[in-house]
Amino acid sequence: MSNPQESTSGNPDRATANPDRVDGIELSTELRSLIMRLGRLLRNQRASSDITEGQLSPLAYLVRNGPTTPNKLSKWERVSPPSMNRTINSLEAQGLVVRTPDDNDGRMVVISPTESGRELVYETRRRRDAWLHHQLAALSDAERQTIAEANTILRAIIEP
Amino acid sequence: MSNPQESTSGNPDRATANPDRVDGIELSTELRSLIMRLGRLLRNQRASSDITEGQLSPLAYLVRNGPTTPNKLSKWERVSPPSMNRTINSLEAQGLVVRTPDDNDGRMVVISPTESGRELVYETRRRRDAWLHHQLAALSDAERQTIAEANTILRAIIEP
DNA sequence: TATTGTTATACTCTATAACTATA
DNA sequence: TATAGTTATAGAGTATAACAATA
Repeated sequence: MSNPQESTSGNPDRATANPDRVDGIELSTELRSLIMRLGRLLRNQRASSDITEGQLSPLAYLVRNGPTTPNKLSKWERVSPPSMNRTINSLEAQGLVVRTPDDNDGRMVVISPTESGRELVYETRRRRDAWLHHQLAALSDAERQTIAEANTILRAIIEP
Repeated sequence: MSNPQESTSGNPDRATANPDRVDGIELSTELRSLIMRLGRLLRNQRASSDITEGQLSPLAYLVRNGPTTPNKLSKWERVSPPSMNRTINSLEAQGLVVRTPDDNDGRMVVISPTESGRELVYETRRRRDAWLHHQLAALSDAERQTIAEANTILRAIIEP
């Protein structure tokens, strides 16, 4: 798992004040490279008829967390409001979400998934995750546990 | 860290044959969402004068691993050969890499970083990683260790 | 005929700036 | 004046298809 040559407790990097070197790697640099490449791989992991990852992701958020505003969605997904607006337009045109004006505040709208949107999330996610699921299944329980914990830590970091 | 409500050893998900539920989360789905959002955050983490993440990443590879072919680069970065070719064109136009014909095989070219390219990687990486570095520094040793291990596991999975 | 690199073309994602409507 | 949403516009990233040169 970790590099046995450098992961000893005697590793000076662990003892000194450089938290970016762990087990002999520059953690922030390595992590940046991993995220970029893994992200491309996951985005490419879809049939041409599927909706794109950028559309599936906010739709899945709506299905899981319930209706919310465009602003909340853009913050969650870490894109600009106009970018999210375009994504919502696309989802709406496909009949996967609906816009509803807010009764209390006339400036706001609420985005909700349609039944069709809900179904698409379940179906697509199942097929889309097949590759990653397969990779994870090949790992040990301990390795999956490590990834789950890293996921939790990193999600806390990027919480909007 | 993990959800205490579901992370007990008695959790049926852990004992049964569904490796995609760990500590009560759908690991592949959660991971996909994390990768997308964290990737956007990292890509946005740059001054407007910096080169883009898509350019920095292969340039950094060349600096770390030495000259290689466009094909190798595209496989490593998980982009198509034409996409990588465009990136190389851009880097070459900026004087950050050079193309050299291969002596043995006339079809091949080798991409090498220039001295200017090397310097840019070091400078940019230092500034670019500042945010992530800062976040990691706020974690405990154990948490950084977990992330480093997850990094190693996932890199092995996407190895081209 | 297969492989490596490249060009042509089209489409998605993304941001910044500007505009509209409401608070 | 501030906020939420949207439209306008432009640029970067990406892929597939087609082409050229060499093995």
